[in-house]
Amino acid sequence: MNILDDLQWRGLIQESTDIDALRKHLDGDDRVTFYVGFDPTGASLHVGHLVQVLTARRLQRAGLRPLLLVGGATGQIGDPKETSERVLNPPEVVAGWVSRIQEQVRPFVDMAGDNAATLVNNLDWTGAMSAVDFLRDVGKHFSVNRMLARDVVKARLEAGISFTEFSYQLLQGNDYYELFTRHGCTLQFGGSDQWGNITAGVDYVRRRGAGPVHAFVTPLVTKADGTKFGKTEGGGVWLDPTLTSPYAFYQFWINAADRDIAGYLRYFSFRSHEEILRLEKATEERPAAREAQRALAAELTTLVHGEAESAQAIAASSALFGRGELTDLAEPTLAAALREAGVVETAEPLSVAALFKESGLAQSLSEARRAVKEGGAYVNNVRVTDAEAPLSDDQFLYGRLAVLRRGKKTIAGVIRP
RNA sequence: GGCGCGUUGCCCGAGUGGCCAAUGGGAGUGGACUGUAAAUCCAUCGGCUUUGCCUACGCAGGUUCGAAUCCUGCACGCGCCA
Repeated sequence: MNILDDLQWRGLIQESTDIDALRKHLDGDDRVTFYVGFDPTGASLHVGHLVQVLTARRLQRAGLRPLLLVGGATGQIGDPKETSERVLNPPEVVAGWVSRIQEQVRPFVDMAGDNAATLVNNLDWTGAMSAVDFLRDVGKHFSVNRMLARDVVKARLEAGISFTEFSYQLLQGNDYYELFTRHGCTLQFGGSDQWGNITAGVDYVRRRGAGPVHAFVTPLVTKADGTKFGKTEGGGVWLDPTLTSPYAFYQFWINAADRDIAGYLRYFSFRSHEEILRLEKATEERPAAREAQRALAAELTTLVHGEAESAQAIAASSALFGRGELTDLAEPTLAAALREAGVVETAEPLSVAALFKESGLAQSLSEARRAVKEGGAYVNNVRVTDAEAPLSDDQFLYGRLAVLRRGKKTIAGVIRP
């Protein structure tokens, strides 16, 4: 089975340019170079980007040569979104995000060998381009009529769109041409929201007399219940461990719905087709065992955060969600689990509400009080009734540890020195 | 440039002088049921030193005992005319 068959089996190809032509191209003798781009719109990528990162990894493992582009130029412009104009980020901020994201994607690919990956930045060829060059060399090949027909642009004609964002597509299109001429890149992929930009690039490369080049897009990861993928209690799920702890990352996958897990396995797992089919069957037959969720959570936490962090996240999860009594856990085990989940360390006799706020379990004191009022706040698995009372000495296990819980599955700890 | 209309809480969207921290839906949060799942039902959903106070209905001023609601100016968007 070749890589294209694998990607199709996994449902990773939603749309593509002529698939037979691409297949022939991949079957040819020459090593194919591909690129995928990430715009630095924040300090870290999130789980939604993981599909792209991992697809790049798959392609490299299949022998293709990856160019990972982090958009130092496009990130300063902003891809138009349907709702409203973006606020421009200062260039030095974007530059900082570029290097962070470059470091973030690097471990997912092999930087050595015959098909070593290369990190590229479109600021390198876009930054120095003059306005005249841009308008003559690039702009001449784009039809405003066609750009206006795009759904995003149509949506924005009502709300308003700046020339800056309108022009975004030209930069991305030009990236493909530059990577073709500089690196011989003949394949681009991205998320399905990039289809318009990507095909514009393919067309542009042809108009410049280069190519032919190919492209495909991966589907948007969805959830069966219609809510947005990659959101969890109070925020996104980031790849950066300082923004989303390995424990929280692991918990995110553990909590995947049964109806979604089969699709996630295909998108995200590097297990064999047989193993994936076996896990799908396990979910069907014994959903309560969550075998597929556990397998995927462990695999991805290891891949993203490493073996050691993954092992700790798993240990913490089984300690905190085990059926036994908290006091059955040895002090070091409990302390480590709480540290994974997030702790507030204090000697102050803070109220339960304050502890919930400090630990991040609640955003404000009001929210913490509300949680108590609604019966959703627990200390050591015992429901709290008084939000203002500080913890008593006997609530500290081993004299120094207390387990805070909000709802069924959000846990934090209190440690006093 | 002129005239008209619009700008409401995370999103959509009611509200035309006091009964408005503001109807309804979605998202979020909690409870019940479960399997750290889904569906369903119920509750909740600005903040705080929480029987009260503060901040909020594009921005800035004004009228009024009292304004999201009226007036003026400004910004932005939409439409028509030039």
